[in-house]
Amino acid sequence: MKPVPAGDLSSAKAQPLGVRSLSMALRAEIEKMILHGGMPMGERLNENYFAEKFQVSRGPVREAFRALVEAGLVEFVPNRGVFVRQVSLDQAIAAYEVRAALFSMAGRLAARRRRKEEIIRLRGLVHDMDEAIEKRGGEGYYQLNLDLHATVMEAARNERLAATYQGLVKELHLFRAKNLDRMDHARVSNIEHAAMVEAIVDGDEVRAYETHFDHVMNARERVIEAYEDIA
Amino acid sequence: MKPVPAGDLSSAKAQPLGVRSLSMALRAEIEKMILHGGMPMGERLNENYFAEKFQVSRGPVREAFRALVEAGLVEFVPNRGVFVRQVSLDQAIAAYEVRAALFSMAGRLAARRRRKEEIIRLRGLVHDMDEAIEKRGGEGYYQLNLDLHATVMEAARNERLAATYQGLVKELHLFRAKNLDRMDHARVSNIEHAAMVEAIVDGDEVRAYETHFDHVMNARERVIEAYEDIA
DNA sequence: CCGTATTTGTCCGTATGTATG
DNA sequence: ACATACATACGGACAAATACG
Repeated sequence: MKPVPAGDLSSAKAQPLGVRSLSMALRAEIEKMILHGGMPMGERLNENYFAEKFQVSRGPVREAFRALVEAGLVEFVPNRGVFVRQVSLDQAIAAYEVRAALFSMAGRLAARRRRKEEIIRLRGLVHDMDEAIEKRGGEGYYQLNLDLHATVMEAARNERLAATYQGLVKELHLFRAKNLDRMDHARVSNIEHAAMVEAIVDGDEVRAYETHFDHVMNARERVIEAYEDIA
Repeated sequence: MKPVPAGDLSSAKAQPLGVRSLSMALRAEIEKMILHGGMPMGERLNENYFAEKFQVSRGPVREAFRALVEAGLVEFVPNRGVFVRQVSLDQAIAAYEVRAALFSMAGRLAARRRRKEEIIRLRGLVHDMDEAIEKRGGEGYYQLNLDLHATVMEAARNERLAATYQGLVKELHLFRAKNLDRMDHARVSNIEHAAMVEAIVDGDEVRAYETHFDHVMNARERVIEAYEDIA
């Protein structure tokens, strides 16, 4: 057996608000390891390994695995164990379409429910992204992009929608094309952002829907193209 | 302790296709009990009860519970147990909006990817629903309605979308307003169906989106109205 | 093809926490 | 407020299945 580096659950346990059971803490920790690239795709997750790593028994580990199965981050094979899920191109395309459905709805609802502070913030983010592209060679663009999407979701004021969207984004992290989603299209992408934000600002639901829909579906197209370049 | 009626896992175990572990069989069985109304809302799910009922130990039961937590069918409170989830009106409204996002996308994709057999089937279903309303007092309408929605989902040819939609529909079964969704609106509802189907038939993506979106959002409105009538 | 090591599947005992009288 | 009953939480042991030499 390979030596097991010690894990740390203290951060999860120290949560003052919302008591978390051991298996929930484990679920969060293992999820982080998977998403932050600790585990290669297709890798089997060994129960004993995690039990030793976090100094717990296998019971809570197995419970954490079940939750991750349901979340779609790992696959389960009876009597074999759980494996980090491999996401094929076809599955990624399908996921992008679901994402388009959710995000375009978020844009539409945001146009209906937006508040002044959010309008200011959205416009500021688009402006900052422009500057990041033009003046800083893309430095900080990635985080600003995440912030923009998060702000649209907030403005939609639908927690269920946000949670579903968030779960899907996590799943898409298992798709290896992150690197391919590069800065090349940042300029055109931010033009789309501007159109999205102005539609929200105007409270134009239909235009908000269309611009947000196109934004995600264009990303979907880029993923496909990137893969065809490889093949 | 109350006497425990014997449960039956044989049907789950007998599945020839797709070997299911004990906890997965339990998950399916408990899910059926919850959705088919066996458990009152808010009821605590006792580990020992299910362990005895299905003649297994508590380990697999706990694992099944974890999966149901992630699926949103039960709530989990540390050191207290899991409870059949209560869905408030606000949560149901939010869920309907997510449903509108998913279903309108299904309509849009169906317009893009439809096949001849599906067109025939969709038109047939609308016709049958008309007959069910006019000639049989609504007899069979409910099932035909489910079939129509399922057929649209099939025509969209996106399994991820269908799975997400299906999970959401299960969750909405926990909302007690099923009875309120009565036959009163069947006529207007089926007019909407006809518009949806014709948009798909024409391959008109935008109109398919709009008609499907409106269909679900109108259902959302009816739910709200039904509740305001009570209050 | 067989035997062995490893891993998963299940069960049960005990400790801890929660509700109740 | 305290004691008691009960349920969950976790650990550990054994059985079964799988992988490997």
